[in-house]
Amino acid sequence: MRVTIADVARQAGVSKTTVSRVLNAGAEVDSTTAARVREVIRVLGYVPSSGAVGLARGSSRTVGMLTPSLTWPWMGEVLQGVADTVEAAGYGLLLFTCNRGADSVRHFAGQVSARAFDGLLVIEPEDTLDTIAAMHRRGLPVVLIDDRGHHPAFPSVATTNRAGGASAAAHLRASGRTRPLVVTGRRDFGCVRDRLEGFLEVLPTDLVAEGEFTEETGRSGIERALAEGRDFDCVFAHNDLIAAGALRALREAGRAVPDDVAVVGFDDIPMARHTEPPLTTVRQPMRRMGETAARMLLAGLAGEAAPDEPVVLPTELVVRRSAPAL
Amino acid sequence: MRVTIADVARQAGVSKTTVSRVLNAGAEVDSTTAARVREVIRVLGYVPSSGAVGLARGSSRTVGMLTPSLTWPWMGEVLQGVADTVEAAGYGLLLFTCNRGADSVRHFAGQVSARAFDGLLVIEPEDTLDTIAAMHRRGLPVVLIDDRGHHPAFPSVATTNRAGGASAAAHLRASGRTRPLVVTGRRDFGCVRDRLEGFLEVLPTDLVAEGEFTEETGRSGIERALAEGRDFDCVFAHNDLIAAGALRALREAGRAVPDDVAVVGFDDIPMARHTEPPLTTVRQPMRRMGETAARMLLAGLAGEAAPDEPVVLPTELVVRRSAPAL
DNA sequence: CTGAAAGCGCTTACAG
DNA sequence: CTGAAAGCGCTTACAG
Repeated sequence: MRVTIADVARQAGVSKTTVSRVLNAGAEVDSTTAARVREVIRVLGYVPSSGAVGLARGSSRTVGMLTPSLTWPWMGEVLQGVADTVEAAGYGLLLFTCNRGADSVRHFAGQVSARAFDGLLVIEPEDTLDTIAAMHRRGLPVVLIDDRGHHPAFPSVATTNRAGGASAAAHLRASGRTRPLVVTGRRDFGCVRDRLEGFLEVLPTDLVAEGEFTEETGRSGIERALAEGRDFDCVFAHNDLIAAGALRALREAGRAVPDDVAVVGFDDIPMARHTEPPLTTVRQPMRRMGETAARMLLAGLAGEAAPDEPVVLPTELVVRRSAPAL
Repeated sequence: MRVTIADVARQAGVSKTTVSRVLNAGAEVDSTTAARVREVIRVLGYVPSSGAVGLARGSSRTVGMLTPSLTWPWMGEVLQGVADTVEAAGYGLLLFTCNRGADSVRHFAGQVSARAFDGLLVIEPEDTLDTIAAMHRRGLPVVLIDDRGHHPAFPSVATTNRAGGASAAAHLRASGRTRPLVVTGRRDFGCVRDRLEGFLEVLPTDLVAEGEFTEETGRSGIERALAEGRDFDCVFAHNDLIAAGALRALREAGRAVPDDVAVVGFDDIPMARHTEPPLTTVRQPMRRMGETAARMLLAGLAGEAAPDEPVVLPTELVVRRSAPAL
């Protein structure tokens, strides 16, 4: 049988009210009484039912997290940052995916209406933005982890895409490269525009191929440039998957990396250190972005005002053999 | 203001009992009444509070999931399988990590005692096994996703490690290799023993190097074998990280893969297709393992008896260039 | 087929 | 400093 606050009260010879008070500190309780209650709690192994506490208090001490997919290469890092932070604050973490499409969104919306969590963390909500916005308007605290669009209506955390692009360019230029080919993700993503602008400002070029954030884009971007006889001595790939595809296409075309062509990626996913050669890349601080977003949300739940501006965390250039220094 | 069952009842001119009945089907309600109630529910946008339902029913319609880490290469696939299955059943998924050590475990134990979820999915609970076992004994439904140890006390799902090892050996033998070097993970893991036995049965060797499931182990395993002048024409690495380290060490030693040495890994993590050359590997059906474990847990919560034997899902050999056919 | 009432396990004014 | 009572929003015998 579950032990309840009533058991503790009876055993300690006090009212449930008093037990509740020693449980929730703050209120004044005679120290002897408190000690006795605490002892009974310990002996009985009593832990308040989270459901009952939630109902009585009108909050669940749980935050929700919505992601498009759990299998993206950098998702684990973000999740870990979120999980550690949320957990350290004594909150639970309820995980949702859009993986099953409309069905998933419906399930998610149901849980929101059911008040299953107090606040929500969202990653790159490309196709759920309207849903999220509606929930936010109705009072659900939300923090976005999002590079793709800029959404001034939400508190959000992002990374220095522009400076990251610039750092890639500066590194390539410093190592003597002058004729870059840039292979980007979809141009309607904010991060793509930012990375591109930052890069071009330092190392201008008109060799820019737009695609998706996939290996296939990297491969075909290189193949097409070679077929068209374009002259380039380095590649700035807008993420590491594109870079991996580029490395492969270059190898198959007989171009040596980095001797003929240097390659720089973006993200620093786990794979980046295992390509051949290992990839120089602009590292996004994924775990810290998760931690930061979680902290912002928790602060909001505690009543603090959210920052109006997105919180922007710095990227960091990680130099490996695909684009060595010098 | 939140809309409650009382609002619906008032608006529809019935009792809360009746509303509850149309909500929870099963019970008999006059179809006209039911239709009216449903309409009011729709108009008001009423959704039952999960906290209140949970309290009244004594269950939370939520399952917990405990993982040592969220950043392991195959974790995303497992999580996705679990999330999809749990969500399709209308359950919530509460995520816990051991990443913060004793603190994490304490937080987790608290949530268990608080009855925050109805059942628990656990991945590779190397250092929390005692904690989990105690919870299980006290009545918490648990399903393990676990290859490392064999825990007859728990329902669990695993993969065919022995047959997977054998398939690697058969493939190497069929392509003409006769002198394997095996680089394993820790020998106290059940999966390591199984993979090794399956392999040795088909392709015996005494060149077996034990290590950890890391790239470093792969690298040093190869280096040591070469330094000792061992003669081998293929490598069976017990996971893909070891294989990646082996590929690198072989390349640095001037041994061509696959011409001089063929390499087979285990797992088929996303990285496996990006190594140079791409890795032939024994694929673990991670997503299906997640789905299966979740389904078993949900079936248990619905009152079905758990299978006594571990549910074992088949591995599949994925042939790429590091160990081509023929 | 329907409803009044008790109960799930807490918290929180209110009163003392 | 402490307790009786109402309330959080549901479900579920019980009675009709």
